Amino acid sequence: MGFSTSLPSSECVDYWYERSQLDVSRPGSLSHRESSVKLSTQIGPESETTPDHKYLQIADDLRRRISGGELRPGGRIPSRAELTRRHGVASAIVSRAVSILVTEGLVECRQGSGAYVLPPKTRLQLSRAWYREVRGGSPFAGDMEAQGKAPAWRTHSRMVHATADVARRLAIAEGDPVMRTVYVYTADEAPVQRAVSYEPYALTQGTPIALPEDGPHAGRGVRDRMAVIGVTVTHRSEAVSARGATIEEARDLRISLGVIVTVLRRTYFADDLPVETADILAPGDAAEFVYVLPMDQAGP
Amino acid sequence: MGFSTSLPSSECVDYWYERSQLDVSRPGSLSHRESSVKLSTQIGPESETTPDHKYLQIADDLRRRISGGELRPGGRIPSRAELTRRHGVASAIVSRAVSILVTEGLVECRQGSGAYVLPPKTRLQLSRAWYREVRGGSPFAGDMEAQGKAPAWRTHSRMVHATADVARRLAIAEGDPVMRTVYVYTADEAPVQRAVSYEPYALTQGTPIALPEDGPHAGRGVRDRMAVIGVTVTHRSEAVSARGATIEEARDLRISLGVIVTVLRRTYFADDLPVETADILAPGDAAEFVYVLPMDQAGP
DNA sequence: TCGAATTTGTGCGTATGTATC
DNA sequence: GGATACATACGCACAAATTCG
Repeated sequence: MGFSTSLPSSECVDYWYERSQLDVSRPGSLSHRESSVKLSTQIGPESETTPDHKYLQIADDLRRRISGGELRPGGRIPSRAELTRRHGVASAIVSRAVSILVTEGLVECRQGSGAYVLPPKTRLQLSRAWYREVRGGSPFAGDMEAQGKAPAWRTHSRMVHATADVARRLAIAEGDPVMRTVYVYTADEAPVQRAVSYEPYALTQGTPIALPEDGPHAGRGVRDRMAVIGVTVTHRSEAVSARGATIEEARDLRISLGVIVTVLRRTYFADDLPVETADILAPGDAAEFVYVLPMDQAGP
Repeated sequence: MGFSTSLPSSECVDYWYERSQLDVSRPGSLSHRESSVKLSTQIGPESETTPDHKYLQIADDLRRRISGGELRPGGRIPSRAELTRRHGVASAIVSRAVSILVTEGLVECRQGSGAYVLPPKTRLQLSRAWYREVRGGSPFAGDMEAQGKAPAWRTHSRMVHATADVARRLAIAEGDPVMRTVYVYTADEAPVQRAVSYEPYALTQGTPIALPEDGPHAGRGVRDRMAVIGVTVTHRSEAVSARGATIEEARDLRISLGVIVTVLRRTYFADDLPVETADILAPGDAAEFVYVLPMDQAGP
C-alpha cells in the first residue's frame, strides 16, 4: 500500500472496527469483521446510502460546490429561482436546503439581496491554559492584545441569594447570600465574552476582597484575591457545553436570541472547598476557549 | 452592610465598574467603531418590532406550555392536525414551529407516533483532565463506568487527502495523505460523542501504528501509540466552540439536523510538531467536557 | 394477522410581504 | 418605480412509520 503524494480512489481502503467493554479481554478483531457490514450503513463518511431526499441532495450539492471552490466566500450562491429551475423542485425545497447551510454556518442570507458564502471564520482565542493564572495582569487583556484587539470590560456586582444550582456548586445552602458579579468583555468594542461569577459571602464578608472589582485587589483574578485572605486556591474545574443564548446573554453579547453559545461552568477550589463559581460564555461562532495542556504530569 | 442570612431587597446595592485598555493607541480602532454601530442595528435583541410571525408564536406557545408543566416530559404535544385547527394556519407552519423546539432539544419527533416532550437531561461528563493521558486504558470507558454507563465505540479508518483546514492544523501541505479515523462512542447504546481524527501518513507510514484501531497498539491513545515509533508527545491543544450539527454528525449521534453540538478541536504536539489532530463533538445538551486543572504549575 | 386510522416527513405550486439594488 | 431576491404563508397530496382494533 505504498504511495507518496498521489492517492487514486482505486487505492482507497476502508477499515472498520467495533469495540465494547464486554469483549475487552480479547484484543482480537474476529467479531469486528462481522459487524462491519452493518456499520457501513451507519457511519460511513461518504456512505451516502440513500435518502434520495431532494432537499438534502441540494444541500449536499451546494456544500460540495462551496468546499470545492466553485462558490467562493463573499460570493452569492444561486438564487432560489435558479435553484428551483436547476433541480426541478418546488421553491420550499430549495429554501429548506439553503436553510441547512445557514444553520451549519456556511451561508448567510440577506433578504432582498441574496445568499452569500461566509468566509471561514477565525475565532477569537480565549485562553484557558493551565498556566494563565500564574502570570500577573488580566488573562483576557493578554489574549486580546496578542490578537491585535483592544480589550475592555465592565462589571456589575450585587448581593443575591444562591439559587439551587449555585448552592450546589458552591456547597452551600440554597438561599445563602452570595456576591454575584457580571462581567462583559469586549474586543474592539464588540462584546465577545460574558461571565457571571458567584462567591460565598460568608467567605469574603468584611474582607478587602468582598467586592471583586473594587479596592486594591480589583481585577486580579480569583487566585490572587483569595490569597489576600489566606485562602489558597489549589485547582479549578471547567465544564464546557453549549446551548442557545438567553435574553440577558443575547443583550449583553449583542447577538440574537437563541444564537448558539459555548458555555463554560468554572469552579475554583481550595482543597475540595469551592470558593468561587462562574458561568462563562461566548458566541459559538465568534470565539473559542483554548486549552493547552502538558502531557508529562503525574496524576493525582 | 452587614447581614448574615437574610437579604431584604431594600439592602441590595449595585456596584458598577468599567475598565478598558484603550489608552494603548492603536490604528484601525476607528473603523471598528463604525462597524459596531452597524452591528447594533442588525442584531438588537429586542429592538425588533414584533414581526408577529405565526410559526414563532406557535413555537412560543408550545414552549410556554412545556415549561409551565401543561405538557409534561414523556408526553406528547398536540398533533400537527390539532395545532393547525387550533391556530388556524397551514400545516407547514406548525411543522416549522415544532422543528424549532426540536433543534432546541425540547421535543423529539417520532414518525407515525407523535412529538414527545423530552425529559430535562443531566449531562454526561466527558473528562478532559490534564492527567487523563497518564493512565492506561480508555479515558472514555473510565468516564462512562464511573457514571454507571456501558461504554462502547466503533471506528472507521480511511486514507484521504488533507483539506486546507487539516493541512494547516497538521503543518503539512494541502492534499497530503492523512489517515482519517471516525470514532463514534456510545453509552448504554446511545451515541454521546463523535470524533474525527487525522494523522499525517508520512509520519506513520510503514509502522505498526499506521492504522489507529488495528494491531497490538489499537485503542491505546495517541500518546502511547506515538511512543511506539519514538515520537514523544509533549502537549496538546484543545479549542472548544459550538455550532449546529451537520448531516453526518447528526446521523452518527442520532440527533436532529442543526441541533447544538459542542465542538472540541484537539491537536497533539511533539515539541511544536503536530502529530495528530481531531474534531471531537458531543450534543450540547447531553454531554459536557470537563477540565480539572491544577493551579500550582509554572508557566512556560 | 391484517387493515384502517393516525401522525410525521416530504414535496408541489402559488401567493403575498418586504428588503435590496 | 421596477426588477430581483428572500421570508412567510396557504392548501393540498402522498409516502412512511406507528398504533390499535
